[in-house]
Amino acid sequence: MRGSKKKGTSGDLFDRRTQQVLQGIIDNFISTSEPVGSRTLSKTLGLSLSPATIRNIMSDLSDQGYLTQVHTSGGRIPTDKAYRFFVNSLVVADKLPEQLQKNIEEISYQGASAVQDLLINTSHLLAGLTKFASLVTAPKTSLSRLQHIEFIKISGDRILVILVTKSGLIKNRVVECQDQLSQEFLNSVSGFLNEKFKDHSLLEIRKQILDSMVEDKDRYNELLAQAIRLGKKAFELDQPVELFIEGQTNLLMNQRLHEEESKNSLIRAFEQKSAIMEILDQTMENHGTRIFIGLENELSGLQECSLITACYGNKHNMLGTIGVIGPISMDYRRIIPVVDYTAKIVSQTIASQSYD
Amino acid sequence: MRGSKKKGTSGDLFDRRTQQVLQGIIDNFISTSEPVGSRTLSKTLGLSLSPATIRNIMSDLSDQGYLTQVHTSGGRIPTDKAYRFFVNSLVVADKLPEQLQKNIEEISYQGASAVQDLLINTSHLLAGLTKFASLVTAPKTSLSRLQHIEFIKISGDRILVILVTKSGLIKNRVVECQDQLSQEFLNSVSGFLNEKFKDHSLLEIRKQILDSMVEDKDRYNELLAQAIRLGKKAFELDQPVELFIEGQTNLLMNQRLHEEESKNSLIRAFEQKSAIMEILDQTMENHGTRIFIGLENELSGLQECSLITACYGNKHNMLGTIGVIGPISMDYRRIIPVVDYTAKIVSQTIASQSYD
DNA sequence: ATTAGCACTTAAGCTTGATGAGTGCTAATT
DNA sequence: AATTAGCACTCATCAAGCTTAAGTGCTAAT
Repeated sequence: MRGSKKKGTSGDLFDRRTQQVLQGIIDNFISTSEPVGSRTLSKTLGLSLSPATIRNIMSDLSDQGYLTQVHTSGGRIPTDKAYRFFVNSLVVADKLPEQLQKNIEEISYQGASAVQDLLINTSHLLAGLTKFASLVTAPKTSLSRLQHIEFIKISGDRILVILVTKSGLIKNRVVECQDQLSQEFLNSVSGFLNEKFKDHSLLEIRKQILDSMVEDKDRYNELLAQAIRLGKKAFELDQPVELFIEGQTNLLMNQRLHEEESKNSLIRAFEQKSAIMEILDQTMENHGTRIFIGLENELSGLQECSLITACYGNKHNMLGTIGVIGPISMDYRRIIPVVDYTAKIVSQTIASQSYD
Repeated sequence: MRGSKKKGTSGDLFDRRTQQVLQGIIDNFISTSEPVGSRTLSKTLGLSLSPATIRNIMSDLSDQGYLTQVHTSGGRIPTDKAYRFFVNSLVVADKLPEQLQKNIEEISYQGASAVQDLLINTSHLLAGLTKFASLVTAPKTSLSRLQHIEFIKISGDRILVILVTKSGLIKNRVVECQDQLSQEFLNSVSGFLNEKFKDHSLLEIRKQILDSMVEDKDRYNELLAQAIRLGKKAFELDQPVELFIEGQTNLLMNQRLHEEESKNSLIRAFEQKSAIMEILDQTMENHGTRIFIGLENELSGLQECSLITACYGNKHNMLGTIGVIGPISMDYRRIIPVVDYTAKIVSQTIASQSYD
């Protein structure tokens, strides 16, 4: 066991001691964000090894790409690869302190009558607890299923469309309409659409409506014709990217991000909301928490940061993603369970509010 | 005329030349944000005065509190008082370049079907054009008048309340309700409330409803009783502060704000949304553009900044405020007309969409 | 009233040298 | 064979001292 040391080849198996040293360096750097040297380590680490021995180990770790030196002397710092190893070895994340659990659970009470409010609360919470930037996506509208649609005439030619999805999203849109339609007629239309499409996904509904427009068998039925015309407008997918970002300033003010240039590219990254959405959408493929460290991030502005995400939803299908963006040298042991548990609470809250 | 110079006393009348020097210093500092000295000024200013003369003038200006020195040597910078003087003397703001006008006008087209969207567009626009932080308040709900109210039953005990105001605001809220009410009954209730309260201000409506609850003459009329019960929930004023802030990061990254401490207090200021709301509310008393320079700001975190605001609304009454927060040494001549014109376009757009 | 001249001030930039934390290597020790 | 002590070397950081450049205030000359 003790003799199973392996080095030289790029294999990732070190002996126990090497691992402890790496661990120590990471822990040290996470809490001080100063390069850590052999002397310090020999003291803080409980291993009673001399600095010289530790130096040898560190040298090996450097060769294998787990450590780098900022300058020739002056300690070493962990590379992305080291964090990745560290995170992978966190088989089970730390338990969340009770106080934190309570804080998180509060999001479901703060008068979050609609899902949107809940998500806004969530993004505030995450930013506040982590002191980093938080990301929260709204459930994908097009995949949600219809709970209710309603048309309200609010002036001669303007109709307010209200769309409620099973997942509890409420969407408003005002559409203009030349034909003078009475409220009674609108009621029939919404009655018809509710009847026909309840429980269908919005994407599906949209498709069916477009199909009906091509056929013309219905053209003599005025109700049907209007229903299709209004429905087309109502279900148009103009998805205004629903992504809540909070606490960007936290991140910018964070001590660990000091280079002006990386701050600027971070800001630029935040402006590309649709790119961020895309990344978050991808995380919905596998459930569970996902962690992107430094260069693992596709979006170049985030490569000086780490991204931790978790999905919310129910067993059947994931609805959206929440996440946190922080410095690479963040305290993963603390942050991961926060994101995790928050996603869990969001899921529960939505489940209790949705109409499935 | 030339002899009407006045100094020593705290009067704010300088001769023309003094004023030109002050102007020059401000212009210079706005564009370079470096302290400006007598030598530079004697060159850039078109007045063919020797540095020595200018020094004398500057000395006077310092005595009167328009200039300060960061350190004994090394040029002078304008004080808040100087900017105030400068801004006051801008009788007519610069004309806005056509391109900018066009940019601003676009906010009304970007699919802003509801007022909220328009306001979000506006805050993005202001932050983008100025590269500072923008503030936009939504029309005060309680003063808006009712255009339409509607109740939609979305599950056994949940009712979606939709409130449309004359100014075009659309509000959703989900309320819980023990009694099993049918959709038909809800329709009667909303019909009743629409009938009775259309065009009344929400504040007024709320008051009347509370009054009715005290009297009990209506207790035998079920429709009335439920209408009052539901109405109470619907018109409850839980005003979730509706303030859109955009571009905080612009401001934090701005070269002119470098002191870590002032950045932190700025962030703290942004977190006090209700305090900001209060300030913006006050600006609605007089119409027109208002400018708060440095220490003129009541909120301490903003005292290293200037705030420029303008109201939007119609002749009858102002609805809300838009504004920009930037460094004290911003280019007022450029920013003021932007804020001004944006407010005008917002007013127009709302007028064209509202139901008055 | 304006300007030139001069002594004085100070931030910023530069060099210098000392300090200390760290490294790699080799030889001694266990 | 693994560990450790010892040693020469590297380099960031800091303080001290020095120079420079831009600026000031004051006085005397224009």
